[in-house]
Amino acid sequence: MNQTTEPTLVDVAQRAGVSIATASRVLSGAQHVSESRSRAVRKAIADLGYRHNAVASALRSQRTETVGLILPRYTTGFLSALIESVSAALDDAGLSLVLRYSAEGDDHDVETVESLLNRRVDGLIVCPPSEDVSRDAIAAAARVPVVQVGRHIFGDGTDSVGLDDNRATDLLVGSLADGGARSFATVGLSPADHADARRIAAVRASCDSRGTAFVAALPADAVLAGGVAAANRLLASRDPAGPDGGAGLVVDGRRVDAIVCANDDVAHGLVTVLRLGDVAVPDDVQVASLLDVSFGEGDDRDITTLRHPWPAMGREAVRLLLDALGSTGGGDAGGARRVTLAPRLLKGRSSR
Amino acid sequence: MNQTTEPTLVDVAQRAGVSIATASRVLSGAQHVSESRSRAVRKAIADLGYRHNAVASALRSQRTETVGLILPRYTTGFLSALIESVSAALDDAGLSLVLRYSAEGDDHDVETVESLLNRRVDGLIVCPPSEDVSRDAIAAAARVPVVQVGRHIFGDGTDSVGLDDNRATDLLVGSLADGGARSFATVGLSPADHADARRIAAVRASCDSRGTAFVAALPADAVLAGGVAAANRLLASRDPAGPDGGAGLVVDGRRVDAIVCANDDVAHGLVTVLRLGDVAVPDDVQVASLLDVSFGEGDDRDITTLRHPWPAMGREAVRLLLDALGSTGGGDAGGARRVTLAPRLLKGRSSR
DNA sequence: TTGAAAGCGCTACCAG
DNA sequence: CTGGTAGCGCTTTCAA
Repeated sequence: MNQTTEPTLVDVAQRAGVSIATASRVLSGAQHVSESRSRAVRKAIADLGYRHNAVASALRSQRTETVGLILPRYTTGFLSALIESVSAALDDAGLSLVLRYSAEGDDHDVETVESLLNRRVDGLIVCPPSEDVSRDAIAAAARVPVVQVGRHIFGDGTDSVGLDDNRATDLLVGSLADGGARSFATVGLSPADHADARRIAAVRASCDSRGTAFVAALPADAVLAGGVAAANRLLASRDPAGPDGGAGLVVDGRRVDAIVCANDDVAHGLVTVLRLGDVAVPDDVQVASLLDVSFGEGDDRDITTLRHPWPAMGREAVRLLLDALGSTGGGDAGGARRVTLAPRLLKGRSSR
Repeated sequence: MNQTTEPTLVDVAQRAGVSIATASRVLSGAQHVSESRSRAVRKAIADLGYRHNAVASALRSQRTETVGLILPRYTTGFLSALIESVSAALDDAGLSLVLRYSAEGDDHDVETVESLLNRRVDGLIVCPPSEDVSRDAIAAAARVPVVQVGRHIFGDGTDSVGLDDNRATDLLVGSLADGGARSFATVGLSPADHADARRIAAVRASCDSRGTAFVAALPADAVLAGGVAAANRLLASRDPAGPDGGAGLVVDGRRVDAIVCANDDVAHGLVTVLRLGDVAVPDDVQVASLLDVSFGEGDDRDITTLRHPWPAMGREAVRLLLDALGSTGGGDAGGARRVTLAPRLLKGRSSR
């Protein structure tokens, strides 16, 4: 086994019969180097099995070609999608991704940033974990361009790419309304939860603006079993003396012909049980979901849903960062840019 | 805005009135440094807002304190779990994680490794994407310790941590048998698929070794709707003249009292519909799943399932790597170690 | 177009 | 316990 040290540019230059400066020029794109020497250098590189040393290069050029990505500690699918898209976009730009999860508590978060800065990352992409953590601390500590990405964006000192949940919700409600829905309910959103309350409000607002009724926010666990349970309750409260002979759903004595679920799991459980209970979906009642959980699946969908654009968000975040890196090379000159993307409506067989 | 360059060790040393060598010693753990000078240095560091330069340090010490992680391009939950656990374990060891996804094709895969080696990572953790890709190429190209982690492990030149699927399957079948099951079927596993065929074989082998019957591998899409469809077919083929008055399930004229599903989604759909069809689960038929998809959920489970230990696998992979880094500092001395972990059986209300 | 040389910031060796 | 100093491997002026 060859235990000698790795070949360096000196070795390459020597072997090619050129100066180390010339060898370096060839590596960095062969500008202003004669074809003959360039060829000689490339041959030497191949012969020696030379490998460029990114560490030495970084020390000298003060650029590590590296970006730090800070994520919250969720083990959910969408994070995978975000990581992968960020990674791909960075790859295209020839940058490496250093990953770090933010620990609990603000202090640790600052520490996380510090350690990335010690590594001399050229930039930072931060996915805000919660509304409690102060992003300002991060922005203050960072001496490099920072881009925030995610559902909640804080402060306005940094570039960011966010999600327009409300617009998407409106899209969903509009689609159901276009399909003939006049009265809505939600299933699986809890008014007690801060984020859920906002979603309920968004649905209600959409209903109001369209002149359709919002009947109720029905509680349920945000999983398949929750949808099943909710469906059973709905089936039990059907009114045989109702206008359509009991085919329709009734809540609090009011007809409901459209149901917005917290996510696909809930919707799946709901739809499955409703159909078994002889409620036709989407004919008697339309069902849709606010949150797609099936990443990368085909377009032949059962449940109408909103697909959150995490891949696009990752790409956008990298684009903003590259932009910042290119223009100033290290500061936050100019105003912060904010990119907002909206989930995409995927129509399935659960709505018209 | 302070546009001067970042303070260096020279600045720190100067300000503390010590040599740069002493300042460096303080940074690296204050060994053999008098308390007074140590304090002075730490004060200078704080005053100046000095940040250790990991790049320069790495160049000089020939250790980047960095590990490369290569992943396949799946956007599934388990990868999140793996990444997070690897990240946490590396964090504890003070190492940074450089993430990279393997591109399509073997050549690109080698390129991926090369770029990580250019970055001078101290070690490599590789999650094999498919059985087609030659891990040997990676092992050959790598001049640093490599650990493989995942479902499929290739070659035996490197340390690895794998998954004992068969043992786990046997555990699951055994649990159902202990609950009184005498005849099994699978739902959602396709004999045409290579990996699925192996799983079916494992179930069958377990049945054989226990003297219980394996009746059939029922096809179904490996999603909720597949389970629903399978359940409807099963309900339709019930035999009212059967031994238990039609309460039991029958396939090809043979009673089935235990069903092993491809995953939780299928099982959920199956159980939900069976119960609505007045088949008692687990009393008339027990149901279990080979693959848990709900990471990090509570223990009050509906479906009995196998939880794959991705977090533990990540930890183990890092442990092996640290070990290799510690002992030789760069080679594959000694035989390759292989750690095998088994999924954990999570009992739910769908089995006895 | 080319080469010589000066460092990037740090660690580690050696002498005191 | 401390300080001087020689590089780690590369990029980048500056002259030629």
